[in-house]
Amino acid sequence: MEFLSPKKQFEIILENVTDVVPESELLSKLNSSFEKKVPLKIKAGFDPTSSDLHLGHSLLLKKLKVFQDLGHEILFLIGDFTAMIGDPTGRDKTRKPLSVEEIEVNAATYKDQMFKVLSKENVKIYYNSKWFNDFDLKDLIKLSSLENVARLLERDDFKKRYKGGEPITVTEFLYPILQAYDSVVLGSDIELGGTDQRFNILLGRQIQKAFDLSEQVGVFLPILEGLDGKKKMSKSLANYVGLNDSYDEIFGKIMSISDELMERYIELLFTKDIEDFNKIESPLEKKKVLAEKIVLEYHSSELSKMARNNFENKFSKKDFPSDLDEIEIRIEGKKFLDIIEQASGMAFSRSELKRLIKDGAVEINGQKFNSLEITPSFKSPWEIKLGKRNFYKVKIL
RNA sequence: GGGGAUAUGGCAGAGUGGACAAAUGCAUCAGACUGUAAAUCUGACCGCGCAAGCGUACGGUGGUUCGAAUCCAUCUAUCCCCA
Repeated sequence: MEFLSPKKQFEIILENVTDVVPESELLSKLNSSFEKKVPLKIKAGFDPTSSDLHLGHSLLLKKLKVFQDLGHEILFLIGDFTAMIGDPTGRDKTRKPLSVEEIEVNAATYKDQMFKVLSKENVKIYYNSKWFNDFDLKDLIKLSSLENVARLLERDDFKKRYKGGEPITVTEFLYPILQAYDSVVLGSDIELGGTDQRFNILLGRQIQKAFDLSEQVGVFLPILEGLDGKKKMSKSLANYVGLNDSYDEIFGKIMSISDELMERYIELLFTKDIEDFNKIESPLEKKKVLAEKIVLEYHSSELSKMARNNFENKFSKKDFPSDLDEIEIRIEGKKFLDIIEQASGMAFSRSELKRLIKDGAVEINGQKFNSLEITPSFKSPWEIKLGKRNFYKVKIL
């Protein structure tokens, strides 16, 4: 494996990174790796607290890919043990602990998703239950003596909770320490994480030092805002674009963000293409291109075109999606409400549907229809539009 | 170990015997407007019913009462204070 010059590597790594602590050490690590022809060990940890990786994680994955392309070794750490505690970072409340089963299910889905961004070479996957499962009390006590509570309490999230009288469990105090110990076991040279991981990652240095190991360099990436543009992207806030989302979903979700947020996404997700994006004048077109590019990354170019097409048909031309399955419904003796209920596949309660109908949110073959009682007499098939996003094609029997 | 406080709709948070399916804000959904959006305005926002209405619901259970989210008892959970 031919390495690029350390200086060049350094520059590439620094792109779109919020902070590197300490920078000088990064350079010296790159230097010695170059001289000895030994790849660096790059650690990134993921808590399997949800089954979906999303665009927020993709920032991290993309950066890992950069390291991978530079010839370094990726240590993909699945924190299946620590997930039982839950990372307290940024939390104003204690997390609910996950069951072992939930964690296993989530962890299993991570691999597929990570390889949507990473290539398979130079990646090692670790589960920290491997070493923590038979960690005994003595080990733990020894380990926890390496950090003190006063310092932990200085952390912003803990400080807030402490002052506000919110509970902080001892296990939460343990979390950063265990994460740091992962770095000891892995012997990582660099740990990658969001800026919110600063404390945890830097604690890794401290603990590694206590174990007489070389200290890892922290590389911090920006946090991606969720679709609402305010809070960070996360599954529990339901403001995320999942790497496993369908092409239509991804496209639709991206199109629904504000123009302002679009710029942010472009900046963070497509740093290299900013120039190209800026050539596009119409914000609408810009957003579509962004959506296409994201779909392309997780699906294919055909599907990204398809997604765009579907979207344009739905919203701009108000046509129907072409790939809709036709549902057959026998309408005699049925109220309109019943028909809609059946067409929508019971996805809404009858009250909800009634509201939608009353609100004038239902169109059949391009015409509004807002009577609950009457059975409409449109020609079959009916192309039913329910609200903004729901389309059904119904063959009338 | 002792004492105190709280528990309301997705969230936050009013209500403290009837007028409460429960103010208000946020979130969500729809309509208008538009460039997909955002902003704005309007409406909706437990279920069933065209509707009048009915059923469930204010942590759980049991009571008092013609009537309880509201009072009492008890259980559970959470928080605070003292030791």
